[in-house]
Amino acid sequence: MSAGGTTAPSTSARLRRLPRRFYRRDPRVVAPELLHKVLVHRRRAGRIVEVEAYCGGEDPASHTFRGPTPRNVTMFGPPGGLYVYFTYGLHWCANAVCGEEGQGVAVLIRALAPLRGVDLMRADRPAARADRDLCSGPAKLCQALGLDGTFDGADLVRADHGVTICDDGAGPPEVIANGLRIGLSVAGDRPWRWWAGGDPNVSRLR
DNA sequence: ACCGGGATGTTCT
DNA sequence: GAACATCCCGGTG
Repeated sequence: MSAGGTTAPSTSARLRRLPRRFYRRDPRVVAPELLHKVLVHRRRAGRIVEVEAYCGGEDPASHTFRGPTPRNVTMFGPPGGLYVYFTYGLHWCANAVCGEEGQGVAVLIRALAPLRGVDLMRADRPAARADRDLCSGPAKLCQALGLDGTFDGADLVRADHGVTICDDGAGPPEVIANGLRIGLSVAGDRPWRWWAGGDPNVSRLR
């Protein structure tokens, strides 16, 4: 198989942006459906192979659990927004806002299989030894795609700043795996992580 | 391969 | 002052 492993390669089918109604649902429904869709920033793109759902007021691990703050306003905004937050003093992570406006629910994008603009990804991620290291983590993929805090609040449906999520007709993964979320000190018991089974670009186990 | 620790600074208690 | 939806590097086996 190609360097993308079990991941479906880029197709010649036209890329179609996901409509607002796709996001306007429970993040636990949206998350697995986002697998094998394509996250695009201008010339760079990757196929989504790992996601996690964050569920607002019922989820102690969600940034919105305790209500609105200056940081999380985007997550309380309309579905289809891009919520980008800063963590551990150096890293950015990106989410697709879901549900209804005011709910504060979203899907964290945790890993991509690189599809386009790999030359630019390598330039922005000198630490990556192999291509599977380019986007195999939520902060890695933001670095690889050139996403940071200036993209917080961008509308994926309108492709603000050239950022959007598309369906390229690849279809869902052959195997959709499901398990516990990663890196949490609370609510680590909720099985709200999904990934493309067998894909080498999924973030490393811990 | 696996494991441990340091980097680095915003956010909220 | 502590926590943090992480990553990288250098140690050891």
